[in-house]
Amino acid sequence: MKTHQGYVPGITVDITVFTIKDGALHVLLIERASPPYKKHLALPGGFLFFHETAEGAARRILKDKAGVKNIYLEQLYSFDSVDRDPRGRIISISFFALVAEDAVEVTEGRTTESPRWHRVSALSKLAFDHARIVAYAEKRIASKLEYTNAAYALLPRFFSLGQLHAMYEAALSKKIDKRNFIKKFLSLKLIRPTKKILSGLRQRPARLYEFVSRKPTELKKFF
Amino acid sequence: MKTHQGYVPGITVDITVFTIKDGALHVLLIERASPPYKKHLALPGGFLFFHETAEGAARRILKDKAGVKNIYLEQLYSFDSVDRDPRGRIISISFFALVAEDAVEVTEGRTTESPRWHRVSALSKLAFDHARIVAYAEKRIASKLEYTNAAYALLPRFFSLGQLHAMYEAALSKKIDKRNFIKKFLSLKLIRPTKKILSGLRQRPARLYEFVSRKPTELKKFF
DNA sequence: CCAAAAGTGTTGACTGTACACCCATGT
DNA sequence: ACATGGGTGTACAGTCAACACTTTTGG
Repeated sequence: MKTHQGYVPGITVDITVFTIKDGALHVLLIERASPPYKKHLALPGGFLFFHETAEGAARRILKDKAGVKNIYLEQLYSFDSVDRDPRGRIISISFFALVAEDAVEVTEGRTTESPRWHRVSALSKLAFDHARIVAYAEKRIASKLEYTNAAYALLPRFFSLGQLHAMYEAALSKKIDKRNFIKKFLSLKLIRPTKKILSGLRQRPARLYEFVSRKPTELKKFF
Repeated sequence: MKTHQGYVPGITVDITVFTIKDGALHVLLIERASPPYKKHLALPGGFLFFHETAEGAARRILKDKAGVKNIYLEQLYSFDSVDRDPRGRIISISFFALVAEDAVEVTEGRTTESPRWHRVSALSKLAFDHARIVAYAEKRIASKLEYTNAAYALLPRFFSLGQLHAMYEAALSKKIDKRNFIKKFLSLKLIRPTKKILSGLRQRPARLYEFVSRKPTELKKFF
């Protein structure tokens, strides 16, 4: 096989990164500094190098733009409408990612193109077909939380059952009965109690739990 | 946007077409006439034109190579290992398809490259990373049959409950209790009885059913 | 003592699963 | 008459859903 340099033409990678912040689902967006769609909000993304996979490119882009660590990342869908990019025929291999809020270095400085969190329920117009991509990713988050242990990526290493519960309510945008939820979740054996106790708040201290495994794992059935 | 002619470089489309035949899951494969992987079995596929979407290319290829009609088709995954194709950096946008056996014109003539059905449980080595693609598609068939009405694509327009049951057992490769299966399936209201009766066999005649809708539909829960 | 979240069980409804026999027809 | 798949019901077990009060701490 021949060796190449530079970028693969005609293919980009775009990543929809979700987190839970202030009790609501947020997505990471940049503001485009150059045309097309200058000043529009867009998903972080870019072209891929000849020597890297699409997932590799996604991880590189997230690391460079946002210093992300401990991310849950998987391929989402390839968007390929003929006219989705005014520059020509460009196909986007999109990715779906979950992170804890504090795993992203959101530089609040005025660097344009620096990523920031945006509430999914109140997005302005996005560049390209990125609104469609985000909508597609939103559909996936529920199934990931319901059929896998992906929740570990949205939470700190140690967390209380209350945090876990609040996170599910925010991500699925619905009320969930706390007793039933905790009963069900504990029966799955995905998490275990630790000896840590979170105190210092003006309330009863909470026992902290951790995920038994912080690797992607599929379940038969969840809840 | 500029107009282009010819093929998009660096991207192919490959389709995993499944059917149920002789009580077992089969996949449609061609024998490659030219290198690389000459004489190996491979998924039907090809490059896409500048003016068509990947799904459009998939439908065109299936129509040209196998005269397929009434197909259930959806994007599966994009395979992008750096070394998956000896000709260079070529990414495959793969598709997943379900058809009734008789919806494909399998020309039994000796034309090489003409598609034929192969039992999934006994595949020989495939070209490229097509074995991985087929394995990935196999994982999807169960969820499609369990969470959507995709079964319509694997059956003739009118079918007996016995055929439906046998088809599910073949596709999921497991025994399913017939009474429970039928009870559950009927409760979903996806199918309705017709006035047609299948007789002429040396057995009790069967009432024929049809799908209420033959468009892809998602269900909350299936079975 | 007050505010705030932690923590904890029971009951009734529903759903899934296991299981076996008679029926209608063609040969 | 027999071989073949068609067609049907019940009982038990397990899971889901609804529901509210007491506890522990910090201020």
